[in-house]
Amino acid sequence: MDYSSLINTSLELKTGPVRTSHEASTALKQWPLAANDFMELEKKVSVKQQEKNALVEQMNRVSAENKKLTEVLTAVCEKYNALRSQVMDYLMAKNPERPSPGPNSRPSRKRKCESGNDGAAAANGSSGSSSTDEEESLIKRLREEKITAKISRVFVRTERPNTGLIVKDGYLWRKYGQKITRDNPCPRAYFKCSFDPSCPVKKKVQRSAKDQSVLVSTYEGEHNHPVLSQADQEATDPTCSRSVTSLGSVPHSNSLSSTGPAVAALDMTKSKRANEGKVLPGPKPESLELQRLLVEQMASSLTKDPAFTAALAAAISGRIVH
DNA sequence: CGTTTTTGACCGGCGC
DNA sequence: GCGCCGGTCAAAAACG
Repeated sequence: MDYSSLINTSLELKTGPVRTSHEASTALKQWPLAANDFMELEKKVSVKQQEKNALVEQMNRVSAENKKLTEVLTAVCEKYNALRSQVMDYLMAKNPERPSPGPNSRPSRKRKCESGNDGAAAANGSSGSSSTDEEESLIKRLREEKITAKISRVFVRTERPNTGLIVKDGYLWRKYGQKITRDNPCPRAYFKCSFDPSCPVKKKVQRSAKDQSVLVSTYEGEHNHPVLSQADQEATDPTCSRSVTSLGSVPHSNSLSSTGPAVAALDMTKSKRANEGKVLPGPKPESLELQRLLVEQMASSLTKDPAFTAALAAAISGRIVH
């Protein structure tokens, strides 16, 4: 990868034609004052060159590390998915009479899902818990996990607290409802994906009850089309690029978050030009899912790492200062 | 005039 | 069975 295209390391010092050493020495004899300047300049150039080399080297090292981590993460995810499907197959084979909910079946009533699926269901009432009961509850939990795996939650901090419930995530949404819920004085807005009428994805956006500058958007389902390009987003909403940068922390996300600008923004070692097409190439659903998972896990681990955030802050401030 | 947003009505599940 | 509540529908209004 050509990192010089990413960061302008050009020192813009060698602007004129190169002199021969003889010409230079003649010139030095003619203007002794200029000789000192030239020496000073030469010194500066060599120092800058060294800095540049060090930076490029560091960039290469970080990139290699990034690549290695991505590979490890991919391997772990693949193993986890394989294991989970094996467990599912095993349990299904043991209990073939139980009907499984279809892929399009919605989670049975959100109220139950949201109240937490943390094994409390496994411990519910039935006396004399046998091994079959345990398996049953495990199947239940696995099914719930499979369903809720398509639900993701994203937290977005907004700069202006009084703006509407708009979260720019790279997709086109049509609002179809708004409700005031019991546990939050702020209204909850309901959106459907309007980019493709057949797209099953829905989104709920509500301000956090604790911190009203934080928008909580909950996604249900997966898009069956690629994300809008930056140009398309700006065409539909000129403010979108700004809000992309305001994408805040992701304190909790129970599974796969949506792809989009956040994904593109994560791998900072990649060239921005990769996203400049009209529409991003639509990856296969499996790889898309894996990609989302990877991005989320990477983002989570990176944002939790104080060393990383400190280094990032230092790099950004250093870049601004220079 | 077509599209999007708003908003009250309606529906269905859940808990008592 | 009834009321509560979250989610959806659809007509009206607003907008470009």
